[in-house]
Amino acid sequence: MTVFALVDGNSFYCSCERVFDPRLVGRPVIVLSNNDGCAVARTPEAKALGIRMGHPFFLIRDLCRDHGVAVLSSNYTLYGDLSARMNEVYGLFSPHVEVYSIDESFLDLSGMGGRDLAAHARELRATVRQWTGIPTCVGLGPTKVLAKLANWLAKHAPELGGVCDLTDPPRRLEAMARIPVAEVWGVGPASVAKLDGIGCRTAADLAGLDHALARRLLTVVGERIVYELQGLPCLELEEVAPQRKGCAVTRMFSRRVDDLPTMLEAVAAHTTRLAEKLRHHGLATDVLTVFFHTSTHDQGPQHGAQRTVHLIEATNDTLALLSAARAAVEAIWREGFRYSKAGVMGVGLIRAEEAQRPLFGALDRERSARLIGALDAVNARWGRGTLVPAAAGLKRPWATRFERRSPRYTTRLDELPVARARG
DNA sequence: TCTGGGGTCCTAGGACCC
DNA sequence: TCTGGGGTCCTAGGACCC
Repeated sequence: MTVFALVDGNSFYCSCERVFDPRLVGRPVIVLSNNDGCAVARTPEAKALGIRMGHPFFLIRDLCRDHGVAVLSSNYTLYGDLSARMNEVYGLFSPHVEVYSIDESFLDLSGMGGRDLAAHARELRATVRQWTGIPTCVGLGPTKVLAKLANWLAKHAPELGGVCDLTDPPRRLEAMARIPVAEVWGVGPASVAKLDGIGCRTAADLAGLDHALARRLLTVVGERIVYELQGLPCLELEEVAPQRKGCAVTRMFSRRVDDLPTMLEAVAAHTTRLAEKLRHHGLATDVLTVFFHTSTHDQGPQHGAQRTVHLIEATNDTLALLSAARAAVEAIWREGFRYSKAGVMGVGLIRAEEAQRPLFGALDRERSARLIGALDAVNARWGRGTLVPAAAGLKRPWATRFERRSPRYTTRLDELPVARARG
């Protein structure tokens, strides 16, 4: 029988912070999104104070102060590194691992030959905890959707000790009757509303839904979920991530932007970063979309603009992408608005070495390779942002805030934790 | 009165995920 | 004053083709 395990880190970003700062243990902790905008990770102590996922920080600033909540900016460098270490541990417990997100992985535990899978999962948990310091939960099920559901139960029923096994059908049905349908993986608010209309409220209700009705109501995606809930796998383990189709860099400004030079600078900075990401993945794009818009939270006139430009050949050359992005911004710029966000996206990505040459007007690839190679080498040696195109600006008053970021303990020599011994 | 059939490709928008 | 970022997949509709 097929058995999937879903392992994820509890309050993952907060747990990462606690690994390196034990003073945070036992205290409510939250980690904020980019720009210190809203809470994206909360420990149970913080949830108990009523802090929700996505809660805007300026609305809970006083609450956090009054209750001694530790508030941190997100430190993706640190979280990414700990995530990689956790996945190395998973590899010791299954030869087949799919890294699903920064804090979740699916493991294929099929064919473990009569081993006690729950015991195996408990051992995995204990090992991850000991070797990385991160607490996890594990859900076991015959399909991915059921493994996710088991993981949800493992999180919400403390008596299970962090491991929930839903491979046994009778036990599964009984448990599913107590789980709200909104907790099923792939069922979002719009689907919940539709399902509620036909009296479908629990995971068990959804598992019993007629396939044709599920398809009509929720498209093939919903029909697949019904099969998966019934224990019939439709989703496979994806050990090798398929080539990504798009790549984007989008940011809220730390303050509103209302003049063209600043917008040009910000978009240039995003484009520079996009080019770095493309090169890191060995990808190139010949379609670039640039957008910026005002905030619906603001009073005053609203406006959003977007322009897609086609390049003569697919590339990840910073300068080529910069000139395309600049032209796009100038073409769609409109005065008189206070813009809150801008972004650049490449779509329809291809592998850089497979980019076709155009008949006319081709880029000088050799020259580009030498220049960009030198750029990347400097930034690899001295840190990202050491050498930037002038168009991307130096002072960057619009740039994202990270006012409460913890040190990048595991990836920056100059930010290593310091231990002092008295003697 | 009556106006074919069957494709492909692209785009925009919706929904969902972490 | 202050409300995240980056993905995936599906569908519908229009343009275009023979």
